[in-house]
Amino acid sequence: MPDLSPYLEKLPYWKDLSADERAFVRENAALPFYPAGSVIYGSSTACLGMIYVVRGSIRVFFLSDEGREVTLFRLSAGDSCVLSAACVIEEIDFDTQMAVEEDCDVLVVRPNAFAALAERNIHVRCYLFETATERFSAVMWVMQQILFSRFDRRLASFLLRESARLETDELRMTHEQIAQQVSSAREVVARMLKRFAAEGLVSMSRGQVKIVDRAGLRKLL
Amino acid sequence: MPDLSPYLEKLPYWKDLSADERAFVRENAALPFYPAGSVIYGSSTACLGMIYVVRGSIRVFFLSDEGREVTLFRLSAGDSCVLSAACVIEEIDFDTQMAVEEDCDVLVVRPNAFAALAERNIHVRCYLFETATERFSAVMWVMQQILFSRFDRRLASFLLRESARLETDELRMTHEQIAQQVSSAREVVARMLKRFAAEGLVSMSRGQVKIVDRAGLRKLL
DNA sequence: GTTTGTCTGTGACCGGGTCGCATTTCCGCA
DNA sequence: TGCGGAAATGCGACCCGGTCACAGACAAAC
Repeated sequence: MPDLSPYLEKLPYWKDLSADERAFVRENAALPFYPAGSVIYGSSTACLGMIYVVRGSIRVFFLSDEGREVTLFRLSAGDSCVLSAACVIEEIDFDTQMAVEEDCDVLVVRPNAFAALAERNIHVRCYLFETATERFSAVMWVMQQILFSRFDRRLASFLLRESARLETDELRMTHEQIAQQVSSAREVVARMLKRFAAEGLVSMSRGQVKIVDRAGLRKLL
Repeated sequence: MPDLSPYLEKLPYWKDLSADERAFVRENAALPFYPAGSVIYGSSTACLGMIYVVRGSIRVFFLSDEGREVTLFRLSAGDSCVLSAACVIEEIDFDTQMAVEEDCDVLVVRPNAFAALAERNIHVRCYLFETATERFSAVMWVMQQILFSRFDRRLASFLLRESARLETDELRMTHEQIAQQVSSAREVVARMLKRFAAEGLVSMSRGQVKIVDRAGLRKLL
C-alpha cells in the first residue's frame, strides 16, 4: 500500500480539511492504475467518486443509445473532476462516460465519503460546485462549436489546437481518432481532410496528418 | 421606491447574510419591470447581475453569429439565476441571451455587488456555484436531446410536456414559437406537425395545435 | 369590400451523418 | 519472403433536418 500523502495534498480542498477529515479522506482514497483504452466510468460501471489525475489523460464524453459519442472535455495530470461522483450529487443528474486515453494513475475518493465530506465541510461543497461550474463553462463552449460551427471550421480549429498542444505539425492520429475528438464520423473527417489536402492545407499518410499551410487553415476560422 | 424586503427575503442565501451584508444587498438591488418581448440580457446589453424572478417568465438561449437560437431553459416565478452575472464570475466565460416571454418583475442584485458578496461570504459563493451546477445539469439534458434525439421524438416530447404544464390539449402557439422552444426551424416544425396530423396524432388550426392521440405521441418516445 | 401583417404550405437545395462495401497498408509469422 | 488478417482509408448512395425563396390563407382594421 503506497503512501498517498503527496497526492492527497494536491487536492484543491485539502488545506480546508480538519485533521479528522484528512484522516477520513485518507481512509477512503485509493490510487488505482488504469491502462489506456479502459472505461473507468460509465453506464456499465459502478459510481467512481471524486477523482484527481496523477498521470495520464482521460476523455469525458456523452454516449447515446445508438452508440454515438460527443466529447465534452479531457482531463490530464493535475486535473480533478466530480462528474465521476454524479451518482451521489443530487444537483447533477445526467450521465457521462470516461475513457482512458493514456495510461493513468488516478487518485480516487470514494463516492459516499466524498458526499459525506461535502455535506459537512462547506469548503468542499463549494469546491464541488465550483469545479462543476468550470466544466460547465468549458462544455458550453464545445456545445456552441458543435451547434453553430460548420464542420470545416471545427476540424481546422482542432488540427491547429492539437498541433500547438503537441508542438508538431505531424499529427499521429487516425481519421477515427480525430472523428472522436471533434464528435463526428470517420467518413466525414476523411471527406474534409481530402478537401483540405486538395487545397494544399494538409498532407496525409496512413495514421498521420501533416499540417502544410497553417495560415490557410487559420483563415477558415 | 417600493420596499424590496419581501422579495429580498426570498433570496436563497438571504438567511446566510449578516446585517451589514443585508443592508449592502438592499442598497444594490432593484425591481425593474420588463415587458414581454424585451431582451434583458445579451451581447448588446450591459451586465445585469444576479436575478430573482418575482413574476413572469424568461427564456434563456444561445445565439449564434448567424442568428440561430438554441433554447437552454426557462425561468419562472421563484427562480433565480446567476448566468446574467457571468461577466463578473471568472469561472463562467460563455455568453447567453435572456428574453422575456411573459411580462416580468425581476429582483436584480447589481453585478459588482453580487461579486463582492460572493467574495466575502462563502455561503453566497456556494449558492452561486450550486445554482450554476443545477442549470448545468438541466442544460446537459437539453443538449442530449438535441444531439441524439430524432426530431419527431423531440417535438412529440415537447407537445406532451407543454400540454401537461398548461393542463390543456389545445396549445395556443404558432409554429414559429414551437420551433423556438425546440431549437429548430419553423418549416421543420410545420413538416413534422403535418406528418403528425396525417397520422391522426394532432389537429391544427391557425395559431394552435390540438393533441388528439396522446398515447400515440407517447409511443414515439 | 380592401389592405396589411401574421401565419402556414411547399419544393429545391445543402451539409453532414449513416451504411455498405471495396481497397490499401501494415505487420506478424510461417 | 511471401501470405493472411486486421487496421485504416476511399467512396457512392441515401436520409434527416436546416435553409431559402416563394406562394397562398387567414385575421383584424379600416
